[in-house]
Amino acid sequence: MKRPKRPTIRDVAEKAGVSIATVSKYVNGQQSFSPAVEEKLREAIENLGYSQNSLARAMVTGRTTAIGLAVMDLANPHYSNVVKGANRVALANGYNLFVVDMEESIAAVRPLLEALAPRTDGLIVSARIPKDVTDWLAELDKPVAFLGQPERDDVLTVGTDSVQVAALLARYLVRQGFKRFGYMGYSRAPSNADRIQGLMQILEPAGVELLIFDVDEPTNEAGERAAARVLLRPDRPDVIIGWNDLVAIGMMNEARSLGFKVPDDVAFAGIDNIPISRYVTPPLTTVDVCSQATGEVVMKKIIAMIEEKPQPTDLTLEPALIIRESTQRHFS
Amino acid sequence: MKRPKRPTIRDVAEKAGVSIATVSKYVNGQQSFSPAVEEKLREAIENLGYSQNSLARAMVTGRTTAIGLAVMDLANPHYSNVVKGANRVALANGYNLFVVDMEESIAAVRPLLEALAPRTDGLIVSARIPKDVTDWLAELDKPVAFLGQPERDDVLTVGTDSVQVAALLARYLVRQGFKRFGYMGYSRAPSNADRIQGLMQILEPAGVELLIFDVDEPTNEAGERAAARVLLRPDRPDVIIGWNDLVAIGMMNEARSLGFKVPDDVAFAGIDNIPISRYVTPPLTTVDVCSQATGEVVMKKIIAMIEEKPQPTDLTLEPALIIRESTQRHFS
DNA sequence: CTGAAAGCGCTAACAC
DNA sequence: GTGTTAGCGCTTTCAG
Repeated sequence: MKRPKRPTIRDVAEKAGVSIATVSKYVNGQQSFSPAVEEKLREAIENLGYSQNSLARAMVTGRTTAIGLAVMDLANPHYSNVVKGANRVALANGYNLFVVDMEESIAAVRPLLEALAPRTDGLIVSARIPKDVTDWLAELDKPVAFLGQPERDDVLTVGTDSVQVAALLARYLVRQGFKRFGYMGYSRAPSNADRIQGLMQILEPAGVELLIFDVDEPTNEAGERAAARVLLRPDRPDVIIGWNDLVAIGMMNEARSLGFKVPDDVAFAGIDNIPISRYVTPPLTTVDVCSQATGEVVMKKIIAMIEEKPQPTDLTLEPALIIRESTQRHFS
Repeated sequence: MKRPKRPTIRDVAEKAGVSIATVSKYVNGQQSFSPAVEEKLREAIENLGYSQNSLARAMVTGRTTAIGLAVMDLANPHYSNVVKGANRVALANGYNLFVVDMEESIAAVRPLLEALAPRTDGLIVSARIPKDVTDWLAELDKPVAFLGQPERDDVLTVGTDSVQVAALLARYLVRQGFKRFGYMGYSRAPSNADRIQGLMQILEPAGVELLIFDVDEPTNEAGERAAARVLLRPDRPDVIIGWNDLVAIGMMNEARSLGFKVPDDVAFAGIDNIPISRYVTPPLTTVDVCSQATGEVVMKKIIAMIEEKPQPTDLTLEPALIIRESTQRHFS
């Protein structure tokens, strides 16, 4: 495979018999031209198949019209939906969105972001990253927004309130009559503590006890592997909340394999409301954390920062309880 | 938020009392230095918080150490898994992977790729794009690889063979004793025709008829919406194959809502083997198309092209039948 | 309306 | 080992 050099602005200028400055202005549509020049430029560009080198352009203007989004794990539908929302808004505003996957690996995050940052006008980052990286981001001469627990510190963070999300779910489940709660958390995520706090807020006053467990990764498989630890205890909970829908689905599946009836022997609930949760059996009760809207909102905000416009207001994200059969127990 | 200019190589040079060339060589670790200089450089860089501007670097070297991957729809787990595989190999070889989502929208693809191309050393593109874009890609001075039906034309394309995939599934289903086949395809994808060909290859000789339907997007919801059209026919198929697992799961769900027993009244099979297919009820029979391996292989190949090394050989992708309960019918 | 010239931040010869 | 210099492809004053 040959590698013919791409034509540059200079090639176009020469072919059209004008100066490179004129070509530049023409390509950027910055002013009008004499019909003769315009025609020659059009033709030369067409012929050469010229297109701007956005790298060179970015270097001199300092603007890339691209935004970077680093997520923990693209295979997690919650994040794919955040990406979807963000992408749509970016495109609608003339920006490109470049996504990088951090592979749930905190260690490798820094080089990834260092590579991404100069290629973008702004960065959106999953909040769960180490302090030295956030410090580095703060020193960056670019707008940065985080995904996660909102309003923390003085940085822009977009997401639903974890305490509220957990409390919402707990309140409903207590009202349903569940008495022994299990929570399969993910302690590597900072908001795990907030979730527990939200649960306790409701469970403690209600006099309901909470058993806390942990998965080592927030996936179906991890939920499946961890389920037996909870289910085979003598004091088995009558409802188990998963760190997210994936974990809950994994646990629910394993419970059924072990011969438990869901929700009658044990009920399950998740968090996130990923699309597939409607399709599992029984359909999973969960809390909608507005994944796609999160992406939209964070993108709108970061674009406002980049363009130095006033921050859009009234973009709140209200988690919503999604009640499905996995917790519709018939207490006798 | 202030935007302090980032320190440049010149700032470092001045602060350390050396030339910019020395700084450049130092940051790129290209040679050794006198201890004095080394120490001063280290300190200056530390102090200023200097880091390379990869844009500027890329401009002069022509290398970005980044690879772009454009997929049709990141919310489709098949693609997220391709991304996963590709990302892992990229990282292992010192490349960054930037992903862009084309939103299943053929129209907007060109500008997306034009923005992505100059920022990368090579491009991986979902094959389902219009001719003028493939032509443009061919003229690009960068390696390009496609995702999809392998070995077509003279371009590098990685994927499982659609004809083979469909035939594999059909052969098994015929052997199971199914007599009336339905196929819910996605005609906007070029490989839909190959799939049909693969099915016919088996069904025709077996004297089994095939009813063909179509979804307008390859999603759960579309499968759900389309299911009734197939299920409520007088000549209802006894097994329905979905364009992919998402469509099959959607259809299966709707079938159960309509009161059909799966697989006894009607069986379902998908294609892709996305992770969630194990977790639906009944678990979905499908064909594993090696999503993650596809990402790995295509990345290995494109890296070989970029580095002008010999193409790795023996990287074939063998689709595998995954038999689960959704087709385990007990014929009486 | 068009062009000349000065860089953006960096690397790559080539000298010393 | 270290420094000088000439650009990479482009935009942007500033003249004309």
